[in-house]
Amino acid sequence: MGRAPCCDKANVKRGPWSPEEDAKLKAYIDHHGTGGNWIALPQKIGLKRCGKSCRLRWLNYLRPNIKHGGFTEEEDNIICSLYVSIGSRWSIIAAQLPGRTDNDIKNYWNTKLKKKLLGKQRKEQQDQARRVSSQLKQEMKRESENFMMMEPAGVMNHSSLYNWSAELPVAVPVLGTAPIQQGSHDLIKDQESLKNLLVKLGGRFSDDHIQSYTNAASTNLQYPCDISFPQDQDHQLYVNLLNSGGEVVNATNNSTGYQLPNIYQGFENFPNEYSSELVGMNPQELNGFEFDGCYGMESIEMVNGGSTGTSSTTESANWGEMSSLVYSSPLLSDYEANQQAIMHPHQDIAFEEPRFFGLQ
DNA sequence: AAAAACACCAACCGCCTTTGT
DNA sequence: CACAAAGGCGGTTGGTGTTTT
Repeated sequence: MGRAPCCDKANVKRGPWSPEEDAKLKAYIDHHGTGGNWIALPQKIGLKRCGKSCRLRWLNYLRPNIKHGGFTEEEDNIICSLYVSIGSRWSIIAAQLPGRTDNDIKNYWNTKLKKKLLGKQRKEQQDQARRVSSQLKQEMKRESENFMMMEPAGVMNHSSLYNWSAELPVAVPVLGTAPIQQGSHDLIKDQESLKNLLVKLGGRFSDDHIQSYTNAASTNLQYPCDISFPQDQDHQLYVNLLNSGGEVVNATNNSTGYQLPNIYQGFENFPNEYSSELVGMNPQELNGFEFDGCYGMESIEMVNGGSTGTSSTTESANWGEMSSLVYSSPLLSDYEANQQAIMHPHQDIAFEEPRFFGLQ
């Protein structure tokens, strides 16, 4: 059985608002305010509209100081940065952009910004692939030269490396078992820059908000911008996240009692195809968040405790439409794993089967 | 010139949360 | 505490204008 409708659908007008209706609504609210009851409002002023529809019309169009269109570069950046950190919480994002409505921002993101970023991202990925390919060739050439001077015993190992595309196991190294190498510091540095941006936008990241940090995590935080990071531990938390393969999501850190707040969930959900564009991160720095499409909603539910069924779960699942979801180990791609094997042939790289949450 | 495809955005829908009783 | 009503939010739809074929 469904929920009772908020109004009599048969007797309300739907579709675009006429200038007369706009004028009526605006005049009334200008004089009397909304009266705290949107449902009753249309009857008071003789509008055959649903109360919710009136509210939406007012908030998205008639309200004073509303801006439409013409998003600036700075606004683009703010939207992107916040999207990275908190996902599609349009109302929160809109709160950071005076005069913009959540609906406007949502539409702008879905119709323009997303495509704009996708386009740039693809171009950068192509560029990067070209660069890596060229590096690889050089490296192979060097290895080949070394090989010519090596003892016969070395032949097998090295030849298998040369044929990495065919012979290396199709498994992925897990950063958690290998030392965090190049990129990790930069990653953390970029987290710093994101924090700075959020501070600029009104978030708090000072040392004296440890309590709010804990509270936020334990009360299903609604406004992640307010999350604070105890400065001496935020980097460690970040490293923990990298090391844990995402399993620290909502998991209590035994030594501190902290929980990872939702702001990190933003990163786990992070659509990686935008990574290079957002908050100045480049793709390599975000490799730790790469993810295979097979980790879907189930894994999220598992990570979240498996019983939430909350909007965040739904939302995260929808992100999957655009990109891979980031809920498992920070994995290197096969290609990158092979790259590491080639670059560091004498270093142990831990290969491990991908971890599936809730799928096995 | 016409049809098809695409882009945009206002408005709707349904779900979850908050508030009042 | 339980329930209902209203508010709020995010995803989606559908109409309209624009561009491409």
